[in-house]
Amino acid sequence: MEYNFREIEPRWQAQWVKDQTYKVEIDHKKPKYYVLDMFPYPSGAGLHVGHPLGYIASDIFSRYKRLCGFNVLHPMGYDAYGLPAEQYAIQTGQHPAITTDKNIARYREQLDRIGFCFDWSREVRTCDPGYYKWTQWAFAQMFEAYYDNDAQKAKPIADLVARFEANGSKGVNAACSVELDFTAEAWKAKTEVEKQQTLMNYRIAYLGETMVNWCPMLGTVLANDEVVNGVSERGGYPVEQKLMRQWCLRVSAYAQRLLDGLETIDWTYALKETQRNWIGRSEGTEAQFKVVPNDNPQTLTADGKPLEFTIFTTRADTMFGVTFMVLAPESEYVQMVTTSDHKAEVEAYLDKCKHKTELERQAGHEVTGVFSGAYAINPITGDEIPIWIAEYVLAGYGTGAIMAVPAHDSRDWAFAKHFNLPIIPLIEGDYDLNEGSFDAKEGIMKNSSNAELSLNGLCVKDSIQAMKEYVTRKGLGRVKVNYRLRDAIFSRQRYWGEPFPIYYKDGMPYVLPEECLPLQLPEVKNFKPTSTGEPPLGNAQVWAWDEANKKVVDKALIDNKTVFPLELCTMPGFAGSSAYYTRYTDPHNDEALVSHEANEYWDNVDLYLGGSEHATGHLIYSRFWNKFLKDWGVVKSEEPFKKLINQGMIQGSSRFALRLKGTQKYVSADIAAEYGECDPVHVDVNFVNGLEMDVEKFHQWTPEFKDVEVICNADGKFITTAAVEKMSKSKYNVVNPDDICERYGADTLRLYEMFLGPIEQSKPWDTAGIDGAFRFLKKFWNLYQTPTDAAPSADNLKSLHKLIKKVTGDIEQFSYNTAISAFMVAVNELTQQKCSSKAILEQLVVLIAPFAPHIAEELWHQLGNTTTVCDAQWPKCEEKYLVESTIKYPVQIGGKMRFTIDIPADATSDEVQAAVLAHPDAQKWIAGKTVRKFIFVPKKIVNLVVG
RNA sequence: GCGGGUAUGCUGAAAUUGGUAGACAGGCCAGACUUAGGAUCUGGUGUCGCGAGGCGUGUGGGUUCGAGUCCCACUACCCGUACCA
Repeated sequence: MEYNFREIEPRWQAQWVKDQTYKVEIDHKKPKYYVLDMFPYPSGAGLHVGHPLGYIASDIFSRYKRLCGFNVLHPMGYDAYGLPAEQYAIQTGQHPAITTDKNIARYREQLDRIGFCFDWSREVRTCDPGYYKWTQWAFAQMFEAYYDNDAQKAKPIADLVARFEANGSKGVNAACSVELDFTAEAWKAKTEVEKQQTLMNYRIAYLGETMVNWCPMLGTVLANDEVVNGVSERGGYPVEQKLMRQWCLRVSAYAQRLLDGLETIDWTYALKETQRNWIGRSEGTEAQFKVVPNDNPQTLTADGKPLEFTIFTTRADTMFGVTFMVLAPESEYVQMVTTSDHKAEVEAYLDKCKHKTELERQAGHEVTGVFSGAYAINPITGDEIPIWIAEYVLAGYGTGAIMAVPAHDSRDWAFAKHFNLPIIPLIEGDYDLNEGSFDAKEGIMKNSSNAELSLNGLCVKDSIQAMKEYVTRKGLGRVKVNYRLRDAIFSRQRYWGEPFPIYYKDGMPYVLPEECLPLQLPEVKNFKPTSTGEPPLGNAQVWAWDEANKKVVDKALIDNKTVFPLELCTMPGFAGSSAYYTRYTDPHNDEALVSHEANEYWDNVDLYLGGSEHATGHLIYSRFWNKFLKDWGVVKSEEPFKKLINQGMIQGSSRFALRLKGTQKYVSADIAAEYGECDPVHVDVNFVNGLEMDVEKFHQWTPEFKDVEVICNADGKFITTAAVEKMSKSKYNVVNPDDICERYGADTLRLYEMFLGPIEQSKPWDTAGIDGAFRFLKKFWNLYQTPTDAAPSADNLKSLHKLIKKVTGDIEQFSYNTAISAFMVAVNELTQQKCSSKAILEQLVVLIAPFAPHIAEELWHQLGNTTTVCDAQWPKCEEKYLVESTIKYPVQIGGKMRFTIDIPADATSDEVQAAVLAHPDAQKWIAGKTVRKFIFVPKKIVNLVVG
């Protein structure tokens, strides 16, 4: 019988569906194991061969774990909200839900052909109201929460209200936007709106007036991780800074926990390092600088004292070298210190900064700034130093103000040079301040003393410590930890996303009652912003909240007494993907995001597979979201993903036909030099075999190429050139998994993708190599054609158990490429041995089942089994079959391998030495020399040192 | 700048973690069977040399009986990040 994958694969796929082979339920008799793939955004282009790489890898591990007796959860779903469907809707009027459904259907069809063991009964879609009910719910919980820094935990906002009622802000150590100080009486005296405004300062989901990345072309704000190189990640449009009132999530409250959690999870060093940098913890000092009163009345406070502002520095040791101060253009202090005679100049500068796009800001790095006319007093030296305003100081980090130490900070140095400000060296050493600053955090201090403190002679590290103590003691400042991590901006001015369950009363947001969720996305006639510049939801007619009747009503009814306007923004892409892993564990629960029972059993993800591009987006947001849910008592684990593997990208291997410059003639690459200069033109890889192009198909490809002249080489072949590029439609290098399944079968596709190399590594796709995997499966199949009950030979057992050992170890390490080559070796050996023993074959088929499930299931049944191979038992390696009676030792003489010799495994060192020296080849190399040393490493090697 | 990663035949890669470099595949070459099909099977294939043998894992040093693997210095490429005080 021939290996007929075209018949076998669909038959078993249908059978698995019929038998619900991959459906899992809580089963307390078995240990759980949760394998998750990052769910895809269903794009219109469908899957190419790169997409399933991670899915195949996780599928193998899932099947392996199941064979080892685990109850394996392996779900799949869709990150279905997203910009492309909405952009398409704007262009064509096609509702994004329709596009999305169509794309999902296509994805599903493609995924189904590859034979994954997904439990589709647990599928989720982020755009499904039954799903986004819980995205909205989680947001509502965050709205009703604040972060208690002392407890390091989110708590109900009601607790905070109680504390305000009792003691005002005294004793409250909560994450907030601005430090507030008020008494219980002051709190009680506040109006409802004022109270709401105050609480907004503490809520984990809050409305904040913040600088955002505004993308005019997309008509929406973007998160930092959605802006790449100063332009939008989607579409590559310009992005500018704009102050807007936006929903934000107080991710920064969790900065320390996000950092600490990294120690407890099994992720790659590189990925953890990326997150550490993104969180950007830095320990430093905050210090107060007094402003010298000038003609700006705000330089004096209400009680007549000089205005002070706070700076943050990690180099407290350099305070003696501060020669000027710098404020960020957005700093509130700019208006408070600027003198009247500098006002015009300052205003002009601020205006210039404001209109710079993110791209211009990043590209330039030119030194710009303006003097405010004001001076501050260095608290350590008492010197008056000028206050400047410059865009190199960022409003969002630290306090938006710095003390400049030009001698030891390259940015301050560049600024000082440009504006001719003094530079005072503070560290001994061999450096030239005319050339640049000395930034290293090392060396011995000088020029650093006042009447009470001298750092001179101390090293940098000790000086920082000494200055911290001094500043704290003198009440000049405090030790402070700063994080680079910012709060996540959570509003998008778009249609295709989760609506916020929020309505506005007296301008303040209120959450819809929990029982009213989900708040369904309304229908709109137009997906563009409204004529008044409102987000697309402004086009919805039925979009107002009737508080009394608890329902969505026509916005014509808004009276701001019982009917109120609903929020017009929607949530960003990461909203729906932040807790999907936990929803899979209880996907149909209408009462809760996840039941305690389901969370207790399935817990968090044991193995997570996905691309490294999510390092600073999804993987931070989900960790944050999960920590919040843990504080809220919804889930039990602090971290969502225990182990994470980043699969590499499959790159495209593009092909180019060479076109003679300025003509429509195409010439084979090997003879192109004879014809003159050529331009490479992308041609579709699907009609190029290796480098040889099918000329006929080229002509048929598009009308453009129908009648062009093609010059072949002497053999009548047309040779193309090749290059590795990203796999994309525009480069005509996309290879579709359906085509591979059609030609070779899903098992071959799976095997080949894994055989290509280590999963984490990126590599170009080359269809040419797939024949090897296909041939292997045919050889594998042939082994099973005449199974017998014959007892296995020692060689059979050795080949099998060697394989069991290798494959088991390799799967545990996700080294699938080496596991597959071990299969190839074993099958070659067993074929050579003419092995037909069922005892061997039955175990062999279980071993390959995770990799090639269809052929395994077929052969498993052909061997007479009636239940699925998925529930077989993973074979155990018996060492007794592997023991060798003799070992082939390589013999090195003078450090070089000269020959091998067979020696009994139990030979003693002396016996080995005698045997080696007696060997004729040894004599050849030793002749005329003396053996100075004899090295024998049992089971490894023999080495003779001669001289 | 900073952080991370990679570098081995014509190609994808392997090397039990300090022990025969190139397993396993693809490609190519030769042959067999087929009366030319992108089928199957066998053998060969790092490089120089007729040969014995020499050389060979990005470069240069070092440690070791022995280095792709460890240490030091450097180069190239890829990814992330970007005035974070």
